[in-house]
Amino acid sequence: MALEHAILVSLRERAASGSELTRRFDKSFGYFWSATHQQIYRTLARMEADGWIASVVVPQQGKPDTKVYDVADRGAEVLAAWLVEPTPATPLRSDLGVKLRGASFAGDRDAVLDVVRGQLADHHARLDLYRQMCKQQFPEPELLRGADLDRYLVLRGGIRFEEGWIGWLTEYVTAHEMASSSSPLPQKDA
Amino acid sequence: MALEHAILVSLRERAASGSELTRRFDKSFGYFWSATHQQIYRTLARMEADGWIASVVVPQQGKPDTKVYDVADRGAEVLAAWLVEPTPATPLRSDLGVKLRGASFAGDRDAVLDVVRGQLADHHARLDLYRQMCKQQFPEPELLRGADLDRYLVLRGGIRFEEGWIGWLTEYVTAHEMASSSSPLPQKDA
DNA sequence: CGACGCATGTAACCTGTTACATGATTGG
DNA sequence: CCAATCATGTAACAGGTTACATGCGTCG
Repeated sequence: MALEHAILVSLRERAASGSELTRRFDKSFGYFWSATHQQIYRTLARMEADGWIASVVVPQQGKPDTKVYDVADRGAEVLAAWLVEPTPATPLRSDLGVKLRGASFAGDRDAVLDVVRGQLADHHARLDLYRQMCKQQFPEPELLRGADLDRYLVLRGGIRFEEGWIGWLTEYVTAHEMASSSSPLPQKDA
Repeated sequence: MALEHAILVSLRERAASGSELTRRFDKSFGYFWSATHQQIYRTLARMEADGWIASVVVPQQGKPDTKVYDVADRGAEVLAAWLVEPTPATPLRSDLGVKLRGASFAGDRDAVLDVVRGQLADHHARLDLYRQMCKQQFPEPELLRGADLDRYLVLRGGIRFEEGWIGWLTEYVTAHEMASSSSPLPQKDA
């Protein structure tokens, strides 16, 4: 499991409440790990019961109180040990991949291409966002060290993955456009 | 859910038994979808109960009988409808991303770099395998059409993702090597 | 006060993972 | 006949998803 460890990393960067963590997992952490607030609250409760983290109730201006969590010694140990464990490569799991492979079994192949074009638009939008964040938050990457360098490099990974998706899906769409316009296999199209 | 649909795609390519499907999900389907035999048998049973697929028991030479499944009309309809549904972009979820981001909270940063180098080796190995498969199975990609073109393009996606991982992890490792060798921020290293 | 938003949860369900179980068939 | 292998499962559990619930605080 890694949600617990992702939470530990985020809390070590800065103590936070459940809802603040939820926001983080929707933003920066989101390029490589996503989680809903229900997962987060459930996991926070277990982690506190296990003594990995500790909470303090903090009153807020204009909002209900929050429970702010911070990493306990036990949690820091657990995290440090986990970080140096070998990680098995995560197998990719993509709905879209299944659709690309199965496209010829849809009644209408063009409809599948539209699905692909929709995803292309999503990935373009996210790529633009990441690039903008990168420029704003890290104007001079060559000066970065330590945790800041890590945050930068992980954002770079998000950018690279979006570029990868766009490259792949573009290749898919153009290959099919070319295959349907020209027909060098006349015995099949007649 | 998509395991059912992945199975439908695979069965439409060719009818198969549970164990044959398991082998496929370990190989070609594996670049974008993985599944264990338990998942597959469980799902096959439900799909047959729902009338999406039908099975015939086939005796084999030198091995126990197998139950060979094929797609029923209902299954073909379900698949065709699913293929043209818009797909939400799958959020990435990577243990390694969490480790890269949290590397400064390990006692020993070099130990985390070793984890990254281990993954790099895995991705290099898989990239080599995919490239070899691509060359063998699709020597003349520009002639491909229909389902064969899809199989080729999905394999291309697998190759692109491996290249993406290698590019990212290499950037990560070299950036940290440079950051630790030179020290343009002397106030931090003294 | 009543509607709304925010922070924190609970509950039910589904998927995926891990470990174990059964019967059939060959090879020694 | 016994061990090994293959094909097909069962059972128990952990993690993720979806829908709903509660209590507090502000704003109108």
